Amino acid sequence: MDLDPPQLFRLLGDATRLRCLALLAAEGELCVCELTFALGMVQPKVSRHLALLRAAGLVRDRREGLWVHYRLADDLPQWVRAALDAAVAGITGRDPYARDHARLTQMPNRPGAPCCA
Amino acid sequence: MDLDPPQLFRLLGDATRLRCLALLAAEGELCVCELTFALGMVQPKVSRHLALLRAAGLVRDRREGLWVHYRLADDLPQWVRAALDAAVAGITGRDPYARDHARLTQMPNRPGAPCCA
DNA sequence: TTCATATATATCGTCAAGCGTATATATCGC
DNA sequence: GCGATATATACGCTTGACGATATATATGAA
Repeated sequence: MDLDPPQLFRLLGDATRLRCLALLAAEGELCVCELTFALGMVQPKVSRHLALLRAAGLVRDRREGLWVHYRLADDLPQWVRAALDAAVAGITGRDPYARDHARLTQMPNRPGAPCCA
Repeated sequence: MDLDPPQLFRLLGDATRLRCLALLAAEGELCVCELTFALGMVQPKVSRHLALLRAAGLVRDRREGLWVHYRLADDLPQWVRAALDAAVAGITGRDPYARDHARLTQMPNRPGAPCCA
């Protein structure tokens, strides 16, 4: 999937997708339920946006049992990576993006986290 | 006009606007008729997109007689400038963006250009 | 004032994108 | 197999963005 510039920026032009990307950029890898909890959205909505990001090659997924973990693709073209970094830079500190990170840390029973902490 | 990230990327998510921005980034300042010629589009279409870019603070305009010259804003936030640069980087060399520059150089009677060259 | 040129806006039709909801699929434990 | 959980997709609806065309505004020359 080699994405052309307008397509990439259309993908970045949605707050839900930006919030997902910002969380993934900060946390490395997250499953759908973590993103759903952090964003405070219904699961199908999150899944649909993740599917768009995956179709464009911006993120990759990895299934582990019931959970599907998403992460930013690590083989992005330079200019795509630069655009992503700019987006994250523009986002950090603002609401609702800042609140997402806070909510994530308060999530109970995170799949990747140690179950006996 | 302080623009939030999704709004900026929605603006960058249109090929016409990207082509305008790329030309402005390369040429510094262009009037509407030059952009219209380079893009091979009808003038109202170009004007409308320029109006959107201006409303968002991405470009500034300067009237000089009949002509209105547009240029990239020089007081953009860092992350906006970074996103713009990434967009231009992703664009350069590709079609139709490459052809735009070529067409511009072939335009007769350019307002800013010397009339007796 | 009248005309010509450059630019801006208004109107209308169309189409794609996003949302909410329902449902389908996948995996695991029993 | 059956049920439970996690995730994905399908369907119908609505809204906003873009395009094409027509028209309005602005400036300068005669």
